[in-house]
Amino acid sequence: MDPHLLRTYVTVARLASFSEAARDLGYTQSAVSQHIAALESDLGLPLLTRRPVAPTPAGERLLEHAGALLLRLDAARADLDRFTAAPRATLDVAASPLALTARVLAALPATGVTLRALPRERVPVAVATGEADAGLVDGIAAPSDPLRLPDVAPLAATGVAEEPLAVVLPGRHPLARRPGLRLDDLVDARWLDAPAAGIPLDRLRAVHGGPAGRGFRTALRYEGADTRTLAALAAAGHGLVLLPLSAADGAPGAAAVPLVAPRLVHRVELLLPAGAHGEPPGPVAEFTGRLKG
Amino acid sequence: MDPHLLRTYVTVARLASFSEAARDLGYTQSAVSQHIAALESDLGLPLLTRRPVAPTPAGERLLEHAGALLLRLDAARADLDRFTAAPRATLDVAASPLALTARVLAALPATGVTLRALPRERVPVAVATGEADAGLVDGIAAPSDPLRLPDVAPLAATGVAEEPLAVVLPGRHPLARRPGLRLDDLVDARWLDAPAAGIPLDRLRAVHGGPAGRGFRTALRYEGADTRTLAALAAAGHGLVLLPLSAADGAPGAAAVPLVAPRLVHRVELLLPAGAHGEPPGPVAEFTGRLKG
DNA sequence: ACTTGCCATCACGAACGCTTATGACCCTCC
DNA sequence: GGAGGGTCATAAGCGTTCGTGATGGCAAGT
Repeated sequence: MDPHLLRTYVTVARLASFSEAARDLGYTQSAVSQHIAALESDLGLPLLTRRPVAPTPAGERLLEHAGALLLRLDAARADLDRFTAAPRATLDVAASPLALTARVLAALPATGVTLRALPRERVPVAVATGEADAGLVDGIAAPSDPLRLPDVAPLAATGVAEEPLAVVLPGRHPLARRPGLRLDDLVDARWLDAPAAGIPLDRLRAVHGGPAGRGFRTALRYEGADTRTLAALAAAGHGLVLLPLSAADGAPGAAAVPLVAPRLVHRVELLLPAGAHGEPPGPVAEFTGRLKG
Repeated sequence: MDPHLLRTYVTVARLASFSEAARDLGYTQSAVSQHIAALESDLGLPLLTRRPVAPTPAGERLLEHAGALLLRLDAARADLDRFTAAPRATLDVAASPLALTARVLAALPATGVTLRALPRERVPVAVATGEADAGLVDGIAAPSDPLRLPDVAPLAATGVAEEPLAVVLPGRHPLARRPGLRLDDLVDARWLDAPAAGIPLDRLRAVHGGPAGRGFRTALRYEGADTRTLAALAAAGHGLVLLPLSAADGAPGAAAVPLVAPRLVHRVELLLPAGAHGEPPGPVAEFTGRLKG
């Protein structure tokens, strides 16, 4: 189970072709074929069907492991490289869209900043592999509870903001006048599914523990990342959305009603490579100092 | 960053000696020396000081990564091996001591069971690497919240029990007559530190979010795994302990008062290798079926 | 000063891993 | 139906790598 073999295995699986993988990796097709053969003989079972090239059930499992493994390997290398690398003059921040609160933006240095919007699950990866110097992730959790992040590598997480959640619904909706809403009031509602711009419904169910068996029924699915569009969709009656209160407010024709039960908050956390305490002054230290202080 | 090199690196670091590591791994001392040299030249920095042999700061970081990496590698191999392995006739269960509730014990098959008590953090490892067929971990969490487990590998966790927590204190303690205790009532108390037999105090602080800055002051530290001894220590006035209510009750001379705030429960989860759905009937299926059903 | 144990280095042989070349097979197109 | 282009598998050759064994430098103990 050499990482090289795993690397070629995942690219073969991704491209569904030995020859394409070979081109992609700068190997010969023959080498790729031998790599796969070596893996299969080592593990004692077939990992891929040929013609068409697709992972077997065992191969699917291996893909999961290999992905995590290679990620971790990259993270380790990036982490060790930080010991020798020259102090950076610029700041590279990876952030999930809803993590960019006003306070966060205000803390950014004036120059030399690259801000990269990524889906939530990619943010820890970007920080771990050194693609970003710092990360900002948002999510929902019980008040003052840390977020549940996949631990791809030892990362230090610090909470930087918490605010209430709000349900966005059309202004004329019967529930729009309520001062607060309970999730149980909304079991029969239709929801907008917006994994990028909004809060994914499955996260909510995971944190809430939810009414078992009864999932969230989704109406429209929105794949963009723009929160205002999402609020507008909710206002137009295409379904309900859950947003942090500040993002939910002020959409024309929409009402934002705070969620009062279950007791959950929208939380933003700062992610840094762990063990980078004694950092020399620089853009990263400037940013994190202003955020925490 | 070949896994072989990492393996020899961690054993060298563990044994603090090149030659001993060589003996341990079945290599020559020369080979070990070359392995370390290869790693250091690859990463571009020294990992070990010689004479005495000890990891440098960078080496310490690498140790963390390497441990996780090798673990994950073993987990992957064990996981893939499950596809080919013959169905097992016996059942190997790894469990943290407080996870063994009466209900769990009742669900164990009558014969062919090996039950291994391990510290909490080792249970997921044992399941992931295939040393155990199933695992049982306990911990504290908010009601119906899953435990926060280190994800060494894709494991499926199912809650099997939840019960209130109780503070164990001497029968003559001024607070012993109370019907319930708040953790805030006890900020000034002395605690027993019992990582194996009791609930580690740092976990409590992590879940509670706790009175920041003010840690738990510990009196005596108990390194054994016996809960009754622990309760006896508490009864003798050596400090307070937190235990699941059922384990706390019935100790002579001790009072067990339920913890009412923060709202936390003692939770036990069953851990299985993920993706092992379509298992053939056997001791494992028998056990898990009885536990869940 | 001599021995002892440690790690580093050198030189050599075996094994590994990649390439080139070729074969077997399956589609498509004429 | 047969030629052609595509796929992956297999065989042979060859350079590199990786292990061993031997030797050297160095520090600590006697």
